[in-house]
Amino acid sequence: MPPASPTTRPLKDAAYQQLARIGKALASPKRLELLELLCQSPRTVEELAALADLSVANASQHLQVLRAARLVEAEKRGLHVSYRIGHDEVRGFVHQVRLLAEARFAELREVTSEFFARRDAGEGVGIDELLRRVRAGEAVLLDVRPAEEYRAGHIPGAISIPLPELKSRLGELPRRREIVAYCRGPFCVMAADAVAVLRQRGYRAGRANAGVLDWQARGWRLDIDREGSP
Amino acid sequence: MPPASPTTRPLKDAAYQQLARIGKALASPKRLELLELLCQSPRTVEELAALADLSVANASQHLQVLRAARLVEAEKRGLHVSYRIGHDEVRGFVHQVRLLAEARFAELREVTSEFFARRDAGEGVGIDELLRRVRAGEAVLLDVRPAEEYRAGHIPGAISIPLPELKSRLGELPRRREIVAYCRGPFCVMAADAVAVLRQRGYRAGRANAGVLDWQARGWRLDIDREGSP
DNA sequence: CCCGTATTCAATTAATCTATTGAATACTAG
DNA sequence: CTAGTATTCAATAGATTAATTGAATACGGG
Repeated sequence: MPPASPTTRPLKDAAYQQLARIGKALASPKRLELLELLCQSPRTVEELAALADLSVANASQHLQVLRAARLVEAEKRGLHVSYRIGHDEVRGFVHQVRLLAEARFAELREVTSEFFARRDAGEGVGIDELLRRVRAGEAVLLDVRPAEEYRAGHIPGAISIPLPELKSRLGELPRRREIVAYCRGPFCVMAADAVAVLRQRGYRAGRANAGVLDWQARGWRLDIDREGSP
Repeated sequence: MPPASPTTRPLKDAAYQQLARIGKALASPKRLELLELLCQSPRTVEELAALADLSVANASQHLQVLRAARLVEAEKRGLHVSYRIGHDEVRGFVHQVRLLAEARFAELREVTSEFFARRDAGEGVGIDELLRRVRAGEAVLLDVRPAEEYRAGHIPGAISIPLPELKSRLGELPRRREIVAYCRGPFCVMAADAVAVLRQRGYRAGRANAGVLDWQARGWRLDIDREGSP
């Protein structure tokens, strides 16, 4: 049974081949990890390789695949090449891939909830509850990601103390109020680690199971620290 | 340089491997074509194979990949297996893949606009303009997709005349008013073919470069013909 | 102008994916 | 129960992709 219009096939083949470029870029776990990292802030190849546990050459190749799919862009700055997410629509798209996977794969929900249950922190605070508590003044919001990620975009009102510096900078946090820590997102453990540290020292602390992407996807603005100020 | 918390890696690897299931499912042009077809209406394997120009066995395998990624669902009905899109969130996601590709790939825009330019119909009417004209009573909306796709969901107010029947059913169309034809979407040629037929017989006709997915993505409702009525 | 560093390129191997073919299964009609 | 049909399974060959390694390129600092 031939298709209705035979001359249609070349168009469809060409068009869907273009669409598949996006799919192919998303087909590797490591590339998805790199993409989510780049949703937090621009990074050099070397940083990305370390963060995603890849060799530099391998990271470079993955990044070039992402760039060929126009999901990220590269810019040479002096000695380093800085990669960043291509456009905010890509950020939203990456977020939606995660949401879709969480909605449809019980395996994913199990893997993460079991991991966090085994550690300490149970479910974590959702993004809406987070907003409510901060608005109501019930909690202080703590951003434990690396400083450059905070600078590139953080939830308004959040304090920045990167996880490795937390123990030495406890003085900056209020003693009595509840602290809600957040990090890159649901697959990131930094907020849970921060909560463990804080509770051990007698703080009231909880973790958010959401990150800046969830915040942004609600249509809410992030605060950005303009670079270049000393 | 080891990552901050070594016990983090297994969680991340497992989580991103789950996300990559979605990417892998989208990595093949043929699977994307099948997905878009299933966004129009449920279909049997045989129908899908014919529509996407695949062998039945090959189509079956692709469909099983899509099912493993939970993007489509299968149901056995008598002699046939009927595949359908998994959930409306999947429909929205597929649409967004197309939008992202159109936004980012000049190649894709070129391929489609050149194809239609070479045929007749230029750019086509966008989804917003479409709504305006129909609302204003300036145009009659014509759905030229197969009847089962019309039944599964069509733009409210549209008349259904599948393309192969168009020549013999011209009497159902008004002589003087403008007719806007739509089909599956921007990679589908049926609306352009319909416009050619109509113009040749003296009708005023234009084509929409959008389909039911674009309509639905705006948050607007589709009309559904309940099945089972004789 | 040369050196050290960051990144990319090129080549290899192992692994995965696609399309094809023919057979097996599951169901309906008679 | 049998015959016929729709779908899936299994096996294969060809193509594509990922990770590894070592070399090449490009840039800034001295």
